[in-house]
Amino acid sequence: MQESYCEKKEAILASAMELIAEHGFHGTPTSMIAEKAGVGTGTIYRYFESKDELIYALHKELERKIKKLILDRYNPNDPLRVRFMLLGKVILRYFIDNPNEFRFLEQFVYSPYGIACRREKIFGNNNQDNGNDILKELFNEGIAQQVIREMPVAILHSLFFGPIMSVARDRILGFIELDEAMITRTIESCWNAVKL
Amino acid sequence: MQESYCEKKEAILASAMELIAEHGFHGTPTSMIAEKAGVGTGTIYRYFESKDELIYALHKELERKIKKLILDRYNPNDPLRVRFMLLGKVILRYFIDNPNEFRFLEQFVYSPYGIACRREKIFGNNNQDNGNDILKELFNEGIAQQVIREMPVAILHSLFFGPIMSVARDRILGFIELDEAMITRTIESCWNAVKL
Amino acid sequence: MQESYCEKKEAILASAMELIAEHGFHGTPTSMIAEKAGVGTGTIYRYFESKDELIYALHKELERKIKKLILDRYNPNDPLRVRFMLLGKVILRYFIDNPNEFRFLEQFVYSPYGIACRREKIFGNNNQDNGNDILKELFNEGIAQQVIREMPVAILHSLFFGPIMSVARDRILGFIELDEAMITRTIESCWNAVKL
Amino acid sequence: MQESYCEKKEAILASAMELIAEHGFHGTPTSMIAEKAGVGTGTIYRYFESKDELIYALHKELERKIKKLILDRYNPNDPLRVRFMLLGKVILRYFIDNPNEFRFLEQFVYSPYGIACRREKIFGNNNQDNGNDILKELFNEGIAQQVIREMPVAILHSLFFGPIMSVARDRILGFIELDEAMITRTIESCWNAVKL
DNA sequence: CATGAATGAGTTTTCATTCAT
DNA sequence: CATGAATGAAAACTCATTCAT
Repeated sequence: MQESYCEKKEAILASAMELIAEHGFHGTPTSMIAEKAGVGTGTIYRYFESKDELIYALHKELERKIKKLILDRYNPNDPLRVRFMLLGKVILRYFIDNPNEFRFLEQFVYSPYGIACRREKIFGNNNQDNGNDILKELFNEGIAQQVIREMPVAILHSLFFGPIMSVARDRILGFIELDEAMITRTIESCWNAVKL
Repeated sequence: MQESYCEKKEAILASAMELIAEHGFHGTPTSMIAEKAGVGTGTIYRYFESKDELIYALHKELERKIKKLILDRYNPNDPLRVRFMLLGKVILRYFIDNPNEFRFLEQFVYSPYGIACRREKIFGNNNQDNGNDILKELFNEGIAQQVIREMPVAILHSLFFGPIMSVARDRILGFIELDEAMITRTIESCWNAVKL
Repeated sequence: MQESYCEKKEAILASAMELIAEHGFHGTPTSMIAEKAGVGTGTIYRYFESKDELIYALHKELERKIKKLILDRYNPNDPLRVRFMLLGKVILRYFIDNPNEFRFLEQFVYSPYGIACRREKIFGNNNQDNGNDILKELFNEGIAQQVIREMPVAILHSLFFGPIMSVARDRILGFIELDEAMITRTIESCWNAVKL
Repeated sequence: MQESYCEKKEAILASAMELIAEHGFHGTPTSMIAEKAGVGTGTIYRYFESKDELIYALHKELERKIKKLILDRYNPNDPLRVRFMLLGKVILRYFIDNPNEFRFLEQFVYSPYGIACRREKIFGNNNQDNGNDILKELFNEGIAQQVIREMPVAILHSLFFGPIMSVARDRILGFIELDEAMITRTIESCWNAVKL
């Protein structure tokens, strides 16, 4: 692994994540990030070309984590429904337990950053994106097995994950309570949306 | 002449909507809004106390429109499923046909503006918010009729509208195609998520 | 009197005086003056070339009033000391009774406006300035009678009126009390500064 | 290096003093101060929270200097009259030699800044203000010795310093000449105003 | 490598002044 | 004459980025 672990870089990423989650991109000057990270302002620019690059790095890192989460829990031997239920629960749980990462992701996705990023991922020559590939396969497998409705994968994705994001949001902002049973029922509903 | 229709104010609102949809709140200086609207920069401040107030006004206007849309289509004599299907389709169609408004709304909702606004609406003494009340009643009616799963209204809301927003987004950004049949199938899926 | 009395002009002058006394030159937009005067903003420019001209007019008006005050009370048959005492008391009393005019005058005198104005008056071809002439005569008469110290009139002026302005200020801002007896004693002191 | 002497901060203060003396607070944009100081506009805000804070700092600095001046010359063993004469002369001389500081002070004192400042000093819990305390003591001592008229200290202050400021002003604006002998005679007159 | 003082382009906002009605 | 909507130049202030140390 040539990306030698660097304490300062990690500190910058962690500070940025926390601060942006709370104050937003434009409410978080680089000086604030540097201060919280305990480094000089200039130091940020040794590790990232620009503030934008830092934000993209943050997103990439987060995406990597979530993909890992998916891959870790993905057991191809489980029945499809079980795999979906597990996936949904794991992701919802992850966001509830990591509200800063959720708040960051949300802000990223719906900002010009996220649009550009998403566009790149879909229309760019997406060489390897094995996290999404898993999801894609999962949906396709479900369609082939006639367990999931035959619809474009992107729509199935929205049907299954749209509510999860929305519920996570309400939970994190304190608008709803959410015990284990209710999480299960919620993911069940998501499944009902895509199943045949 | 009630509400003294004001050409310049309308032009400012329209320009702001369009530009913010594309460039985001912070990528849209007031000078840019003024220029596109064909007015002087100072003119904005004759109609809005500040840039923030302009943004809130934009949101309020949009909310009003959407509520009207809901109320117009809401026929209490239709069966529940029909009402939901209609509602989902109307909203999805509206966003597809008004992509700037959708892009604006999305950015608003996930920004500090939107969070404050939502919090106010939920925890504030929400005097009369008859657009949401309709939705709330709709869900409660469904639960009472044992047609909809017995879950907190906020979660049902997420289950039904989460995917709609997500699909609208993909459509507007050009990531998916969406003909009338697919819209119907998508809303059906949303219904499946909440139905018993 | 060709300067035909004009209600609106008077209203503008009165409003400006009051507002500037309280908020200062730069804390008083023309729109505020117009509103208080009950006229349109544009109307100000029918009577005054610019905001600066309005301010100069205000000062001129005030100076005229004070000169009148002096001339009214000036009885050449009184002994010099009596004339001075009366003058001092009348002026101090005027400022105490008209705090807005005092606050305006003070701000004017010590601002770039006042400097320019004063310079003009001293070095310009001061055709007729009979208010100051009276004062000048008064001091010269005192010197001639060997009742007043032989010093440049400007210095005598400072010695006599400097304390009066300073005391008026403290009184108006509420820093000191000032009954009739104390006023008399104060003016006596001013006299002591200039008398032989 | 105590107080870490900072070249740029000094340059900003000096430029601000000079420019405000000439053009007034509102005639001196921060950009002008920065340019004259040979720094970027942003640099001002590294050293001062706001333009207002810069102005307060300027005043504080000046007050400190003047207090030092007073304390340096104050010899409690001199007869009272001598002490007063010396004080008056020193202060008048200082203003004549530092016209920018005088012009600044004058504008400050008669502006909302100065009023607030003065009010604070009089009514606030003035912990230690040993410059003014010296003056206060001086007047009280004079009263006790029956050398100075028994009047409120604030009024005595006006009687003694009012003319000094007024004369300094006339001198600085070039309205009068003022040689050493005339300075002495002027301060004598100030003394005559307060002496018994 | 790391720093943080310095920068100045860019942002929001104000307000004296104009001019079509 | 009177108006007040419209203007845009100018102001205070911020902050991503650089670079000398």
